[in-house]
Amino acid sequence: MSNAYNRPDQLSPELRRRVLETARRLGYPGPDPVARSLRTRKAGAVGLLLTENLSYAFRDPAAISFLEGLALACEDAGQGLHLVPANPEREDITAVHRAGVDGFVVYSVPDDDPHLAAVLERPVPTVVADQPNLANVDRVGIDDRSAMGQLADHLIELGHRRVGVVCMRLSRNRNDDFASVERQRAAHFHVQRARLAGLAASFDAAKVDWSSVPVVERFDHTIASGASAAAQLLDRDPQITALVCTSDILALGALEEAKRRGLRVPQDLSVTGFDGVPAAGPAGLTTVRQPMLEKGRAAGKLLVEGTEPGRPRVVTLDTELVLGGTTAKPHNVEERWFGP
Amino acid sequence: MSNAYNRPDQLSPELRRRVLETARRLGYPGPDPVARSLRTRKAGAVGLLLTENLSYAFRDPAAISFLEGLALACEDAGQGLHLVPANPEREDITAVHRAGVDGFVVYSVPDDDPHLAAVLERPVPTVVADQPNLANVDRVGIDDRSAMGQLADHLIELGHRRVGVVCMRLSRNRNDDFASVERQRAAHFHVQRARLAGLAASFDAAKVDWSSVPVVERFDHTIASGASAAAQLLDRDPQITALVCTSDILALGALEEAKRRGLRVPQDLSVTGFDGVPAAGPAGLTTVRQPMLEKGRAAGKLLVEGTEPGRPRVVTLDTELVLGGTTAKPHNVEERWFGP
DNA sequence: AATTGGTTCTGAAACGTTACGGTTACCCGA
DNA sequence: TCGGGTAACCGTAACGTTTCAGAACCAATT
Repeated sequence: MSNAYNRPDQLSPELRRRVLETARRLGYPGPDPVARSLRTRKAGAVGLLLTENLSYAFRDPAAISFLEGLALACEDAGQGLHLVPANPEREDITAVHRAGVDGFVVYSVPDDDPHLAAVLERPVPTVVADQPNLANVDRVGIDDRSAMGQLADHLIELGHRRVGVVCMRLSRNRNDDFASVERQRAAHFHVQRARLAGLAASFDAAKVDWSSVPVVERFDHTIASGASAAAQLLDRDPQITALVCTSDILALGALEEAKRRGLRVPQDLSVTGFDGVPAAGPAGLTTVRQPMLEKGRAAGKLLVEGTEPGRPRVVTLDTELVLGGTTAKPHNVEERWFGP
Repeated sequence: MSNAYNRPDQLSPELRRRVLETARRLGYPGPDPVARSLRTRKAGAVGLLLTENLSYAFRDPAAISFLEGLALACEDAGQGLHLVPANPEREDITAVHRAGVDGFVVYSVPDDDPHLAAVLERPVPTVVADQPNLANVDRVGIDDRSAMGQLADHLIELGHRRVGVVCMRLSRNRNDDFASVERQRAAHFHVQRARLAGLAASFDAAKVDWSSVPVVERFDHTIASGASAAAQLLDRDPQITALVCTSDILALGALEEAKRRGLRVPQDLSVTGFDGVPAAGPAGLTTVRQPMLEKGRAAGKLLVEGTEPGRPRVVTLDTELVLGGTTAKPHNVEERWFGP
């Protein structure tokens, strides 16, 4: 009987000593955590689902910050953090079923992801981050739509009317090409859909027909992707005065491509990002800063604090428009003042 | 009977359908992963122990790379990655006991860490990284001593004789101050001890009495720590011509401090790092590049491939001396040629 | 001396699964 | 018609823990 380990007060010191002594003599390695979990119905760990190769979590600065916050919340609660290996390519859902956790945090997965469905079917609390309104699921995020709208308004005020957009993947199937308005509207990634919608609303309001604005999509979220997307846009329309990117990583790639072409930023081309990752500061990027660390921490807190069966709790964090040195008036704006 | 879920071949499609149907009707959420783990004696997850606040793993670039590699190995094997919350300040060992994992990777903990002891007592395979020779434990690392020796030789060749050293914490107790030779020798962090030993050997061989070389220790591994340590050294001896830092992070801090003082690098002061983190490239840092990602991947592979009970396996990875723009001859080296 | 109260100890049940062996049912050839 | 073999099905034990009820014990009170 291993009350000796957990309830030292329930038995006499003498017996405890004797039990522990014989246990050691018999080579007893201490209570088995899995059996304990089975009995107590507590795994002592929070599961994290992200629909990317696991290692992606350590490659994307925004994801890293989110994880840092989540880890903070977990260690405050004495919980482990169990990263679930959910390969996006394969629809192999078993990892979700195998994870012995007390709850899940789901970060930025498409709304039609089978892994997400599997998580929701499990009888454990779940918190989603950067995710659309899911019936009866706690959620933390930002107002992507209005934040991106603000950024668009900034560009519009500067005088930009001919812009190109670089966005992250919109769906689970790869499309490294232009994205039609229908595809934008049908995007399965809430964050991307909302940001594009914010842009569309602002530009439409400024009498720029959104359907004429080229939007290029990239499946991989890397600087190289941002660069190639920028190239694709500038090849299509060299008259573009601003590139709006839905993430800082993509924007950093766009900056690289601009440099390669000898385009001066912001004189010849304005570039904007989104997220406010550490590397955005040195680059002077105009972007929307969002509190990724707080987002992760909030998600973790929501989960470990336990969810009462009432209506789902929603945490919406503030964002901040950061005006850097990568945006300015387009150089042909004066001409336009005196134009026809 | 939930053979229906796992052994579709053992029963007729008809029965399977019927079982699954009633299961759904009864609201059966699928096999419980913890009970399954208990029965099969497999948790499907790898535990990671690092003796820092969990969130540290996402703040230190070197740790991030290690984790990325580890995550790669885990997802290849379809294993989860369970981050164990081991608070270094508190000796609370329970998290190690509660973790339902099939094995542990232990990364860069002091050799007297109670968490490490707890891991080794558990009857699961263990791989340590950046750790000293542990009897019968698989291990992956680099030759810190000779790599640092090479770096020291480079400085010595350039003519540096009066140097200062900034190192990471040497022990679990905080000492943000000079570290005596005894303290260096008794360091509980293998990596730091080996690097200092490498420096000592090289400088001693160059007839620079190691005990006269000031070594400043910092508990927190941050850029700010590196800066304040550099300041402490330069305050003590403004004649120092080179600062050797045992990590790139600390070296980046030293560069900041040099700039603050108006010291030109490398003309007035040489600075070296260790690790080869991404930020070292842009900074032009002279450093030792080590394959952190590979290290993590190797550790993961060793673990999931299973350890045969023979002698422990040891993987030693190669390092590369990277000569950047932060080292040069000390400006008084010519004088010395014609000196007494 | 018997009842009460409290403490320490012991035994058995339950957590939910999988592995395994036994039983039934069925089909085919003799 | 019967025997043998295979496929499908079913029941039970075991994984190692915790919990909880009750037994045993001792001391103190009536």
